[in-house]
Amino acid sequence: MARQDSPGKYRNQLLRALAVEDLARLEPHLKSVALALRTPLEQPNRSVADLYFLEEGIASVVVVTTPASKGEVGLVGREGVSGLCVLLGDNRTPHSVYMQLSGKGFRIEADVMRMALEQSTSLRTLFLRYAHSFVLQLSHTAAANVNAPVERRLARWLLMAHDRIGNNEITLTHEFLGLMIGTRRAGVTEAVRALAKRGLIRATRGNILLLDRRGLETQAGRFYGIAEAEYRRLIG
Amino acid sequence: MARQDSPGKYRNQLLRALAVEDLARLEPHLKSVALALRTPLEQPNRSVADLYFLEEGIASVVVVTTPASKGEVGLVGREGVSGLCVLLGDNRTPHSVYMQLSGKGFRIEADVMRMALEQSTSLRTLFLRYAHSFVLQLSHTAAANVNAPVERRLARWLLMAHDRIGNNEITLTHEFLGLMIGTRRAGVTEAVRALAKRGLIRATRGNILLLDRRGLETQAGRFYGIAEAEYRRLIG
DNA sequence: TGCGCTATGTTCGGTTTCGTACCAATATTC
DNA sequence: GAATATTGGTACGAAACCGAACATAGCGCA
Repeated sequence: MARQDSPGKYRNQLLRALAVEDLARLEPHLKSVALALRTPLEQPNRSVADLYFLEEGIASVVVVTTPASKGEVGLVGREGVSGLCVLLGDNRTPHSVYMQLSGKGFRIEADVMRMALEQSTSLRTLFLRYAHSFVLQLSHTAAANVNAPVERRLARWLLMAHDRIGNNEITLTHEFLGLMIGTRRAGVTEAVRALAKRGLIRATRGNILLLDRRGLETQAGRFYGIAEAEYRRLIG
Repeated sequence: MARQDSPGKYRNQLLRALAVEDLARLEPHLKSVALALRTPLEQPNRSVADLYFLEEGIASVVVVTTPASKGEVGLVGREGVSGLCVLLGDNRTPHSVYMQLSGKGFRIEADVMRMALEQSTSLRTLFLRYAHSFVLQLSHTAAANVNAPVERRLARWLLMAHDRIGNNEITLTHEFLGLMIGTRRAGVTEAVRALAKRGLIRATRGNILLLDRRGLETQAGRFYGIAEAEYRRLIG
């Protein structure tokens, strides 16, 4: 799963996949930033000023229906970039996007990105492919949300998180996992313990350690894998 | 809701929104086609040969996990076009897309569309905006699927269908509605009857008549409306 | 060390939804 | 118009999940 074949200086898969001249276009504008837990990358209905190429950590794309109720619908990690709306030529979105696992990455101004997308066909191609892979992520989340029971959704989420951080350790409370997979905190606790009992993960306070990826994939079933294979075909 | 302000010859909102010179680019290649129930517009993992601008009817975007299990994740009607993957520079998708309500529309070759997207910035802008609105549709479906009970999801689906066909009458069996909103047939029957009892719809065999849009919007809550408002901002 | 905070484990009754089955009503076919 | 197929209505126990509450455990800090 690890893609260490082309060393490069970036861990972000999009930056690594860029053609040399496209990278040269963006590189002068990339600003290294630390991204603490809960840092907002996009706020609902506000103009998106910057995009973030994550190197570590995970950002959640969250649908805010009422100020009280929210639900995660997408993940962004080192496989991608925030600011999907900018890639699609818009400057805002009703979603909220914020760091769910702290990490770091590179910030780039939305305007710079817009200009690059206009000027380079190859760069545009890559980022639109990423947009496509994100669409697949969303659609499989939609399918899983209505067809997969909590335990299966949890397995899927853990696998997706693992792909995006490349680390077996996921530091999150059950409370937040509940937001991610759309269930209440106690439901997460039960599902976590069920997976742990089968030896797929080990759970300690605020922390989940992945022990058996294959087992988790079996658990997640076909809700995990299709979108991921497409990502590899398109970008990886 | 009706956008009859600019008469034009098309009912498809994207064709209507196109700049004159962009429409001129596509128009010679549009072939009028009747689209019968169940006509496939895209098949899983097969190259997409044509895109369809719908004038009437609705197509479902369906995630196929196993040959047995499938679930709808998106709708396309006269507000949009099929072949999202082509708009995003790819030529295939793991999804299945087919007509759920028969209708008609215009077919255009994917290659023609690709060329037009490359050549015209304004045309590309419009279609990427549509892609963005589709992303919002998907994300709100994902949120609704895990947070909204059956009755609410049904109300949402009916509203979305209504927007896309501009006709109060929706011709679908409960069996298929079940596929749409991710529940079993009997569950649909119960939800349909509940909405009918409150005077929001009238149901006859194979047919649902919308009586009270406002009431349905209340029923659907915030799961309906956000994506739709964005569509209007972007395109409508 | 011990206090207090946060996170986890567990339970309970109640609701939703499921799977399934069976019957009734409405088309369709002959 | 009778026979057949399709669709809709309803019921049932079982399972999943909910909201809420409360007890326990890990952790930071005074």
